[in-house]
Amino acid sequence: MRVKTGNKEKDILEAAIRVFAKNGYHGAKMAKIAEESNVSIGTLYLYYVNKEDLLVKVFENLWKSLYNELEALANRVDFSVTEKLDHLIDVFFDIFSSNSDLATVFVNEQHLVMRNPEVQVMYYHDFMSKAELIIYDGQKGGSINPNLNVKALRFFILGGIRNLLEVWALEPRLIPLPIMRNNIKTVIKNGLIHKN
Amino acid sequence: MRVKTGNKEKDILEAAIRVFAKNGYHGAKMAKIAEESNVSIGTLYLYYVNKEDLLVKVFENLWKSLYNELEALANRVDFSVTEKLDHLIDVFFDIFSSNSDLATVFVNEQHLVMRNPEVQVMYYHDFMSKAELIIYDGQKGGSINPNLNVKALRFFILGGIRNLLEVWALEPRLIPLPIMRNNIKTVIKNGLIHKN
DNA sequence: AAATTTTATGAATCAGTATTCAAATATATT
DNA sequence: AATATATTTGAATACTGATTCATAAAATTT
Repeated sequence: MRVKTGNKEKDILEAAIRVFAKNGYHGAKMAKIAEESNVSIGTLYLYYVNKEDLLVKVFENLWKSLYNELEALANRVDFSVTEKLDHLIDVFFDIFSSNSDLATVFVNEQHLVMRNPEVQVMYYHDFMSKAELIIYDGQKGGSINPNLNVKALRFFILGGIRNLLEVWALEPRLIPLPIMRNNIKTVIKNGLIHKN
Repeated sequence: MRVKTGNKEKDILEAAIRVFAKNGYHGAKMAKIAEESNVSIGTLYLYYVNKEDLLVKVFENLWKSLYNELEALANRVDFSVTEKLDHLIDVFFDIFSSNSDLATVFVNEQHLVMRNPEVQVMYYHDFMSKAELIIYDGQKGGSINPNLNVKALRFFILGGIRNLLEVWALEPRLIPLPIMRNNIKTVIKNGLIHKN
């Protein structure tokens, strides 16, 4: 019996994220992913069934992490709804700030995964439901405007975050991450219009 | 001398939008675009240099329209900054509400165009500068919180709109367009947090 | 140290599709 | 109605790159 050395599965996935980020999913070549992960092309197919599987696994890992963080957050009884939303923004920024390539892939390729009805990204819908629940609680508790549509809000906020992350991944210097984070929080908390 | 009949250039571009929306840029086949526009494959190449050119032209037209609308809006002296932002949201929704395929392409494929340094989409940057100028004026005039970063705001808001349009293009029934429009306006005007 | 089993390799295969271009067709001109 | 010119066609081409699989290498067992 021979035993696997290193962690090729992980190496390959991390290389895939880098290559997907740099070239886009369709521009990414399996040969390049193999090279980046110091593995032969054939080995890619020992750990992942094909190129699409690599992309799906990237998103599964991501949404699983995001969901776990959100779940821990949602259960905190010592946080108000406002604080939960505040920390939810941190969850996103924390995950992506340590991996800008992941942010790029997230922003640009998510629709490829979502468009395909054959693949169900686990944890994605769980994440969304739980995020909506927080907003809904806020409306019941009176801290969030009850006239706003929960789903619309959720998409709007996540879309805004997504776009900012894209900008940051493309040009990290243009708007520093902490600035983005604070701006989003301010907009969500106080709204765009300044009232004295 | 023979004269061109119909408007193949337009027919082709409209077919391309439909096919790009349905299959994504990379999933879209030139043969399908030819079929949809009632033209032979060869004819596509008489009007557009290649597949990428089709995509670029879609975005050039789009940003040109958006820019023209915004310019007219920005020049209105009878509108306050707040009203201008309000109408800016209408500009987006008006253009896309009559063409959901265009919304889908806009949301999903913009990064392909932006990633390529060889193509400069005309009017895109003009649009963005002008949009930032409105926000900036609002800050100078005191109606917008001066602590907010103009670029960050611009990306956040457009990202939110983009995401909502994506949802609408995928599932038009989930959140009706007027609801989306009003929600965005409320969030921008009053902020997420409800104050009595 | 030979045999066995698992893991890894990468050249060759194969399928898909954007693009080309020689030929055909339609309109206009003489 | 013959000629000239512009427009259109779509089968054939050319290329790219994902995937396969016969072979090799490494670890483990006997």
